[in-house]
Amino acid sequence: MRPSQALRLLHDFSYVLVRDGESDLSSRQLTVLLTVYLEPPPHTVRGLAAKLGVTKPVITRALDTMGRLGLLSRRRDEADRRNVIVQRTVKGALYVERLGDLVVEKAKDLPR
Amino acid sequence: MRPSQALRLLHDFSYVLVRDGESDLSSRQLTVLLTVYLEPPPHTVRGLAAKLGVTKPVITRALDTMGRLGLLSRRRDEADRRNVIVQRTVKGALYVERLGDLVVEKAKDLPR
DNA sequence: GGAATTCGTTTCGGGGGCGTATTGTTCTCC
DNA sequence: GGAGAACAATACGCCCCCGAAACGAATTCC
Repeated sequence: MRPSQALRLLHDFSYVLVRDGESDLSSRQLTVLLTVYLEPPPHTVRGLAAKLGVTKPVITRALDTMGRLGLLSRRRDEADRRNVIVQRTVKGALYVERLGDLVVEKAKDLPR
Repeated sequence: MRPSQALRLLHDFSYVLVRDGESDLSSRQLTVLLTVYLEPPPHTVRGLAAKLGVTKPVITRALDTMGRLGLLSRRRDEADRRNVIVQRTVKGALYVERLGDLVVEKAKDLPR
């Protein structure tokens, strides 16, 4: 892929999200979401914070927001009740799937 | 490109931006930036608002913020002084170029 | 030349994110 | 079992974004 194609892809992708009003996630939130759905579990607040290089409140707040949106859920780790395990949801899986399909679709339309 | 590869690309891309602390742009701001750098000029506040399906204050604020960051600049249209022409900057061009290169780099590393 | 339109900006009240510091709970270690 | 550590959540003050509405400047239309 050439840089010009990459930029076109990036533009077309973000354009559709903005145009359809689905751009409510910040890049940090999006990264948390994708990490949870792509990387092997379990995912904890501390683990996500360390992986993304951000503070823990950032993760807590991202989980609050995306939990409210139904894209992710939380569960206490019964083995160590200090931990919170971040879990996927059906709605979140559909959302992530749609993102992937959108990238594929826009990549297909790129000029050679 | 398969959906799984697209998601991996999306994750790796956003991850680097978050990790490097360069994720200060909202998706709307990013879309404005890419539109200005990829679509043929001239770009006006009204034109960008219509193209993105957002209100004009959104564009004004995006130009304020990205102008402060030096990624974009404004100029009065002397032919019709009601209009504001959005212009590219050297810093903005470098920033956009880096985004493209990052996508290319991450795409290269994708599993087949 | 005066009214109406167009354009970008500003104002307003409200919502959310940020980092730092603190809190409450749970666990570890001796 | 008590002190300290580890974990997630919360409190605080700050800043930015949001949409709707109002505003000032410039242009167009008759």
